[in-house]
Amino acid sequence: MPSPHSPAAQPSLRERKRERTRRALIDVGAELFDRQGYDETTVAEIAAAAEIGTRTFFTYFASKEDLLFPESDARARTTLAAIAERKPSDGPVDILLRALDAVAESDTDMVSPMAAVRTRLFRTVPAVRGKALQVQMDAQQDIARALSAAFPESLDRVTAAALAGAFTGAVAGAVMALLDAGAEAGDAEAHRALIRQATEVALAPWRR
Amino acid sequence: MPSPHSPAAQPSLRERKRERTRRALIDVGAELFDRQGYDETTVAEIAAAAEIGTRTFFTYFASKEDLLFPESDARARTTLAAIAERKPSDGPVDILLRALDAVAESDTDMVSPMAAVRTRLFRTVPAVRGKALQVQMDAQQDIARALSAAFPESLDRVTAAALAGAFTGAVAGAVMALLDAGAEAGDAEAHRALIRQATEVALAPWRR
DNA sequence: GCAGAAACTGCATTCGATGCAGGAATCCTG
DNA sequence: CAGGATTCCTGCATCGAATGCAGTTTCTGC
Repeated sequence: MPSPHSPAAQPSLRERKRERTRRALIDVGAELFDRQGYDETTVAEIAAAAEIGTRTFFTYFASKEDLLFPESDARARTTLAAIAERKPSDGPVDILLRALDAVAESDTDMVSPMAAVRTRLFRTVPAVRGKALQVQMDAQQDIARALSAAFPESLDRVTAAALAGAFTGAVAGAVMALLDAGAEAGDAEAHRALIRQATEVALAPWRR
Repeated sequence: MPSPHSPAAQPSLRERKRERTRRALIDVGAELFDRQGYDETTVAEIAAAAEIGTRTFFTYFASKEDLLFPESDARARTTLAAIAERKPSDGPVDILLRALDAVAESDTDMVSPMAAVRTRLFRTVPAVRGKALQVQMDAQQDIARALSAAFPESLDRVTAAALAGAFTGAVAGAVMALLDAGAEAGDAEAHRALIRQATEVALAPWRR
């Protein structure tokens, strides 16, 4: 308990507590999914392990799947930032490729204990794959809107959506191919290069 | 399985009957989803309307969502056919363009009464979106594999996957944007027009 | 027709998810 | 530091999707 004199207005007790249980749920969930598998782990188990009632789990996460994506908008935010910071000479494709590098680097995502588990489950559990693709689709729509706003005269809404779809589709395809080829977390740097190059090739026609 | 000499060695009674109930399930499902919405329609209702037991539904479709995609592999088959029938002068891009045009034009997939309903539900029902994205991803992987096999020295697996992902992602993004812009997918005709328009916009950069 | 295979069905059960209502913890104001 | 208002936690009941099981019905090949 911090002293009452601390100058920085910190989040209330309530908020801190809530944040703590939220983290506990994520950690305990990752642990259980990893040990027993996704389908073999019930929400009741996770809740019990985090010492809350089963019913309460759903006030933290809307569904069991949502527990797998605690920071679902991180990628989209990074991409939107890349759009915001564009140089005048950059075309849409330049921005997207820069965003791809940024996402790969600032992988705030990978520090989450859930991220590694998620990657493994993605290949084998349909529900996880479905949710991941939905998260991606949501991000894609945000990106499309921002792109269209950034290039009003060259990218109408539909074209921007097509470009955003081509981009995320290309990246997703490349990642899937790597995973499928039995790529382990081994050489992340080489994978990054491969993805980057494949995406560049796939999007080449969009550079006008 | 039919013997080579019988003129129209027809499927057995059993198979015909089964096919009939299968169609009934699809038709009745499309009807109910359309009238009441997806979440508001229970499997029990659909089964009752098709005059089978609730339990039996699951011997026809593995899940409620699967009812929405009765010919999920049609797209992939069309594309694979385009790869098989390629002319020597065709590059990967030519093949993909031809294939997606074929899909957009007339496809067993598009005549299904379920197709228009599905496209409408795609926007609003997360479960439908998730399943649709998975189906697309599966098709994409098949296509990437075939493409890479057809151009062994110029297309590695990852690049082929990125290319396939870019094409399908672009079309999917365009469809989404058109729907958001108020495009209707009411009947089969409107639906086909929608797909055609999306394909046109999304694939423009690769043409010419 | 008949024996065997395949399909249909109801029943019970599991799990995810939601509405509801009582009670507990926290917050805010005087 | 009270005391009421607000928010949160929880158990209970309920619904729907999905699966295993076992008994019956329907079809097939001979």
